Parts: sequence; structure tokens; C-alpha cells
Amino acid sequence: MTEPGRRRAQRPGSVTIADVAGHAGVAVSTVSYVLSGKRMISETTRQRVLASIRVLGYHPHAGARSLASKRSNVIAMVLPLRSGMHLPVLMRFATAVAITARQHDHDVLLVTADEGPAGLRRLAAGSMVDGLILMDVEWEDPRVPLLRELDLSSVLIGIPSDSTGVTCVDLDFAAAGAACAEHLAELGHTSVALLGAPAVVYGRDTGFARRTRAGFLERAAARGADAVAVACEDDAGSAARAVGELLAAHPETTGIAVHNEAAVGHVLSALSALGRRVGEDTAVVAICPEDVAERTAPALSSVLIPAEDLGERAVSLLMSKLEGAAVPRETLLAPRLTVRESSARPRAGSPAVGPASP
Amino acid sequence: MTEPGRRRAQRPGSVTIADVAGHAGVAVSTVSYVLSGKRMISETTRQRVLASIRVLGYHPHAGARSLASKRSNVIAMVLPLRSGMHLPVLMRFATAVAITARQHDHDVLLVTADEGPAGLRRLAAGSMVDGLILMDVEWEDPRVPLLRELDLSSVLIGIPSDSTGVTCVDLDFAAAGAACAEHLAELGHTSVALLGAPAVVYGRDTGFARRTRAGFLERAAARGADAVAVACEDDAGSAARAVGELLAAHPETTGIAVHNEAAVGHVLSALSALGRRVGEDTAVVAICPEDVAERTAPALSSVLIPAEDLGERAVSLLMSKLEGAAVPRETLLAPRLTVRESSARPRAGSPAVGPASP
DNA sequence: GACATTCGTCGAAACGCTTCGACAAATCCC
DNA sequence: GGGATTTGTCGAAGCGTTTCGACGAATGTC
Repeated sequence: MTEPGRRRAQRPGSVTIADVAGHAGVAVSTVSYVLSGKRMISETTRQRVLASIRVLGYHPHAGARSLASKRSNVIAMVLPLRSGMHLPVLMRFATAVAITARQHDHDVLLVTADEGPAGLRRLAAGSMVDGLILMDVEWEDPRVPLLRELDLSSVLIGIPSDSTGVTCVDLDFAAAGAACAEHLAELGHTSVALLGAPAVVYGRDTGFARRTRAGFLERAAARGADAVAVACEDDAGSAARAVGELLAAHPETTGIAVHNEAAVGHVLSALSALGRRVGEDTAVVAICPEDVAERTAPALSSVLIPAEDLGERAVSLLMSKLEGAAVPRETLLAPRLTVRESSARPRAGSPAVGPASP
Repeated sequence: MTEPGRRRAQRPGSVTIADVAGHAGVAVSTVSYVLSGKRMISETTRQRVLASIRVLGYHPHAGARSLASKRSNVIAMVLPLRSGMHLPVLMRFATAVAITARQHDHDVLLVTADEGPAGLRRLAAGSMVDGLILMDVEWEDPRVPLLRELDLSSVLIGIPSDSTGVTCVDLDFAAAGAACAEHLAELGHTSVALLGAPAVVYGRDTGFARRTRAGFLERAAARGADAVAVACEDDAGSAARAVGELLAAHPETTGIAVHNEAAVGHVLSALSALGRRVGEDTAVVAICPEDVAERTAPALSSVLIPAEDLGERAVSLLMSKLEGAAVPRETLLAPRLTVRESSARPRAGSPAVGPASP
């Protein structure tokens, strides 16, 4: 006889929409409409129902909901577990996606792509997820053709060679490469180099690497600077060797862009071992996550990888698609270059360049 | 009129268990029992049903299944988005959990804890997940009391102060400390030291820190070495001071274990500033994540945090709990020590020690 | 004041699966 | 060889939602 109203709420998972309806004195369907807003409900009824929901601690049963509505309110985040990925960046994507999805009332299912196509088919056929976000997409990604036949909404982070019929988001790496070249040219460097990803990445035809390289080389040429691009492995030894060979072949190089998060530190060490003073006689600018750039000594000028923005943008696009809206095929985020110590001053002997005002 | 048999399979999500039953000429329930194995089905029927499933490309509807069976076959992985977490390690946990879960026919929902208790309640009440894996659990973790009241199976990675009523997995830190002592003794060091966590951590009676210390001191004593353990703060200045004081008080120390990820780099710098050559006249071994150990110069011998193992073990334990089995309250994983440059060679002047064969 | 329109609510039919009880047919036990 | 048991299958009752058509009660129209 004590606290009769609380009996049900105490056994979690047991309070159903029918309980709420009973408590509020309305029909089950009315409760449903209050929750979904799909039909007009008078304000008084609304409040009464909401109060009952609160009192009973009602949460809709996800399975029942997805069965009846054909929407699961879950999206899948597909990570390829390829080696050589930069885990921290991936993790930042992942959390950004998770948080943004929650803001759109969706949950996130983590899928490692090593189940292959069958895994995606399983999710699609089982109505487990409403849509897909694929991360770390490669230039020739085998998942892309699969996606076209799957009739599930999806958004790619990264840009494949053929983006017909899919939706992609990425940093505009061509512009990022160009921004680096531009920045170095602006500082007065006439001989510049790009230290890029490990050779295997170019071999794999990974889109972002080649777009960066193209952007860098083109802009440098447009600014009349001599430019060269070389691959660079992740480990200290190889990085030092790459730097050594670069400066041996092109000793006049004074501006260097690094597009390799893992090697950034090693490159700086190698430069100083070879007698270069970074930020003084040699300017360095990197394309890498913010925290990496800030942690080096001297702090690196950098174009940051906007992991949070990309994740958020990807989810927003997916939500639009789920609502049937048309979305652009490729969304490229403009790079933002932050100047830090490693390229703070113009090249010795070159005319100082202020903000140009014609 | 072409390919009539493929019509259904081509519209994904549309083929139901009733279609399969029709195609195989059996009752719906029979198909269900073939799939679940919960009742005996003759081999001939079984094969016929399985063939129909294959032909039609049937995948059960996850929502319907969870509605009828009260099991979702999904587990949640709860990440606290605390700052200062070590992202790469977390990511490795995450992928290990995801892969192991799939082996147990479960999917993984990614939950960032910043929704707070309400988020966990939502998952529980909505029957979205069958169980929880909480990562990066702290000594006094606010999520632990919540868990006790939630009546959802869960496993913690990390050990809280009060593990009553919960299930935890972690590295066996006592054994890790012992492994360090053993390794240094094996190299011929007779005077060794442990540079541990900041003093405040010992003051708080934090389990893993004191267990490491105890393991280290006991094993060193057992091997007849002089051993001392001191606390060590995170910042460069304090670390240098700690090293200085240690070597002043015990100049004969030649083997050092460091159990402090953040200070590892500072300790190495301090040692070389004091004229010690790490890996030559002084051996150093650390307890830290693999990538930290590999990134220092010289690379550090280390007891690594077995992220993959822990993730896998956590999932296995959770599955056992879901099946109603009793599981140990705390599961401790044996440490594995990897030798790298910082302790590669036996102490100068001590007899070389090969693999002992009596 | 009779008629068509909203407005707000209800009842019931799906949705695709699991599981329980029932029931023939086959097998066993003396 | 008749009763008890086991084996293999079926039919139907849920599971907790959403959504559609229906239907009184207000409201507006001439």
C-alpha cells in the first residue's frame, strides 16, 4: 500500500507507452503524437502527458520504435582499421561524430570495416542503422561502389576518385597545400619543398596526399618559387634521411612544408641536426592537427585538420539526406593557416612584406 | 518476367522471416528455431531453410528481434571525454572491443559520457543495449555508483576504489612492478630505483600506484638488489629535481623504473643532463603505452598497457555475464615487458646473462 | 440554424520476430 | 502391442511502437 504510483517505474525497462496513456487518461496514440509532434494535440493534454512521462520515467523502446516506424535513429560510423592511420585524429573525428549525432537525436554504432561488404549489408538489411558515415576514405575505396548499390544514405569523410552518387566532406587539401606554398612565398622564400606522406600512401593513390602535393606545387610555381615534393616515412631514421637527401639535392631550400603528422617532430630534429635554425634561417609550416603543432619546439605554423568540423559537417549532411533534402556532392572545408614560431619572420635578406594594400 | 526469383532480394530490408518460411515450405517458427538453435530441427529441414535464407538474402530485422526477445545484441562502449586522456590508447581499446564484440555476434554503440547519467538511463530503459563497457575508469569514478542501481550488465576497464557489485579488468600492476625489478636484476643491476606517480597519488591511496611500488620493491628485495621508490611529479622541473635527489642520495643506482607516462621524457633528459648515458651505463624501463615508449630517444624498454587484450577480455566477461554466468570481480592481466634500447645490454662489469639452462 | 470545416482524440491494424503450448509421428519399454 | 516418451513441426499470442481512418465537438459560413 505504500507509494503505489512508483511501483512500475522502479523496474527499469518495464514502463511502456500504454502505462503512460493510462496514467494520463488518454489513448496510446495520443501519447505517441505528443512525442512525435506529427499531429496537433491541445496544450492541456500535451502537458498532462508530458507530466506522466516524467513521473513514470518513461523511455520508448528502441526496437519497437524502429519496427513500427522503419527508422532506428542510429547511424553507423565505419572505420577502416588500416595500419598507418593516425589514431588520435581518428578518435577526434569519432567523438565529434558521436556528439553531433546525439544533438540530432541519433546514436552511433561503431563498425570496423574488417567485416567487409557483408557487414554493411547486414546493417542495411537488418534496419539497424538509418545511415552511414565512412571515415578515412581512400582515392580508390572499395566501399564506394558497394555504397551505390546499397540504398542507404551515407556520407564519406575523404574524397574518392569517383564521387558520383555519393556525398563527401573533406578538408580542401589542394587549398591547404596552396596555402602553405603561398605562406612561404609571402615570407620571401624562393626555393621550397614539401615533405609528404610515406611513399606507400602515394602508392595507394590516397586522394588527400596527392591533392596537397598538387596544390603546393602549383601555387609555388605560380609564385615563381622553385618547388620540390618528396615522400617521408614516419620513423625518426627515415625522416632524418629524407631531410638530409632533400637538403643535399637542394641546399638552397629555405621553406619547408610538412604534410605528415607523425614525422613532424623528427623533421624538426633533423633540420637542427643539420645546422638549420627553424624559424630563423629556415621556415617550416605543417599540415597537421593543432595539438601536434603546438607541442613541438619551436611551435609550428600549421594548417590544422579540422577534425571536429568535419565530423560535425558529415553528420549534418547525413541528417539532411535522411530528411530527403538534396545535398552537395562534395563539401570542401577551407583551410585555415595559423602562423606560429616556426615561420614567424620573413626570410633574411628579403624585403619585409606587410599586408598588401593597393 | 525476367529473373523472378530475385525480385524480393533486390529491395533490401524487405525480405522477412515469413518470406523465408514460404520459400522453404515450413512455418515461421521453424525458421526462427533454425536460426536460434533453441529447439531441435531435423537436418533436412535445417538445410532447406538455410538454403532459402541464402537464396533470398534474408537478414533478421534487428528491431523486431529485440522487441520480441528482449535482447538487442548491442553493447555500449562508454568513453569519458575527459581531457588529458591518451587518445591513441583509447582508440586501441575501442577497436579491440568492437572486433571482439562482433565475434560474439554483437554490435557496439559508441557513447560519450558527456550526456551523463541520463544517457546511460536512456540506453537501459530503451532496451537499446544489453550491456555496458566503461573505459578509462578512475579510482573514484562517479559512474560506478550509477551502475549499481542500473541493473544492466557491465564491465569496467580499470579498477575503482570500491569494486563491490561490479566487474573490472585491468593490467596487474603489482606484477608489472615486479617485472621491471626482475628485468633490471637480470641485467646485473644491484641498486635500483622506482620513479613513480606524483606524491598526491600515493597520498590518495590510489590502487594501481601502490600496487606497482609494492611489486617492484618486493621483487627487487627477493633478487637481492638495493631498491628505493620515490614519487615523481609530472613537470620537467620537478622531474629533474627528483632524479637529481635520487642520484645524489643513491649514486650507485644504475637501474631505474619509471611509472609515470607524463614524466618519462623529462626523466630521460634529466639523466642525460647528469651525465648518465641511458642504455649504456644506466638502464631505464617504463610502464607506459607503447607509442610513448617508442617515441623517446633512446626507445624505452617498457611494460606496455595491453589495450587489445583488455578490450577483448572485457567483452568476453560481459558476454559471460549476459549468459548469466558468474564472473570474477577483478581480472588482472599479466604484464608483458618489451626490451628496447634503454635497457638493451647487461650492466658493464656484470657477467653476461644468457637464457638460464640448468 | 443547417452545412461544411477544422480540431483533438481514439481504436485498431500493422511492423517482423520469438516463444509457448499443442500435436501428430516415431521410438521406446516391458 | 499398448502405454509412455521423445522428436520435429506448427499456429498463435504477444512484444511496444507508429500511423491511418474515423468520429464527436467546436468553429466558421451563408
